[in-house]
Amino acid sequence: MAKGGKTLGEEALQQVARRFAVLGEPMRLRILQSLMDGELPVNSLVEATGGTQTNVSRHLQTLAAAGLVARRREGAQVFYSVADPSIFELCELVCGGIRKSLAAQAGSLR
Amino acid sequence: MAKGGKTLGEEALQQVARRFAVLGEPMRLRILQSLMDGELPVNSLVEATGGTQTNVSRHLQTLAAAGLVARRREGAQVFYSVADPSIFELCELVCGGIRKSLAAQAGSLR
DNA sequence: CAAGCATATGCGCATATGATCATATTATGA
DNA sequence: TCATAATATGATCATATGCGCATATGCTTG
Repeated sequence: MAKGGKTLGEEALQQVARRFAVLGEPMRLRILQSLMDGELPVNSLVEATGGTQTNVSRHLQTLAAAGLVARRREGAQVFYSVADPSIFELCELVCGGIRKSLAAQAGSLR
Repeated sequence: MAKGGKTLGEEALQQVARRFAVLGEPMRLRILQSLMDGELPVNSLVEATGGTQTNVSRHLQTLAAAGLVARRREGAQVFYSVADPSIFELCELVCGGIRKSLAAQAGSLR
């Protein structure tokens, strides 16, 4: 290992930032959320998210390029699924953090 | 609670996305990393990250607005510290996910 | 109050990113 | 092969974002 596990090298840091950035998009989160219960074809994702076909498709490319979702072709359809379950743990953690932030804010406003 | 804990409402989703987006910046991650061992004044962060004073200050505003860092004034200096320790758990998780993605990639390239 | 250090902010620039339209690609079936 | 459905992609536009310069603000000390 290059580092003991504490400090990130510049390269790793870029990758971590990239992954956070990919997750930092409402539409992409909506897509991932829709995929929580299992794989879905693009048209279902379009319907589930309320986005346009073009846009959903683009975001799926972004997610796939980042290794967050996997593609599976079945006939004319393409099914996408979450490739990295840690995504949901991340969301849980973030939610918890947000709750704490709000609480702290509320406290300081008192 | 509005939701059982599974699906996020639109509002919560925006907040989660926002938090991820704030973390999705290399310089901001560098700043947070520099703050891992405790609070630091801006000039130390400038030195530690290699950024300009202007830029570091700006990113600190962003981080503070998102509730990720806390401000403490001491004389002419302003000390910043990590306000939400879950940040580091997030980074750990992301690192793990990236390792897995890379491994999966390597496997599919074989 | 003046001078000086530490930090923040208005402004402008360059680039990145998300959204949409039209069109291309890929696969199925008559 | 032609028509059609499902998905992807090139081109374009509008906006967001990061960056740096200059300057403003806040605080301390003489």
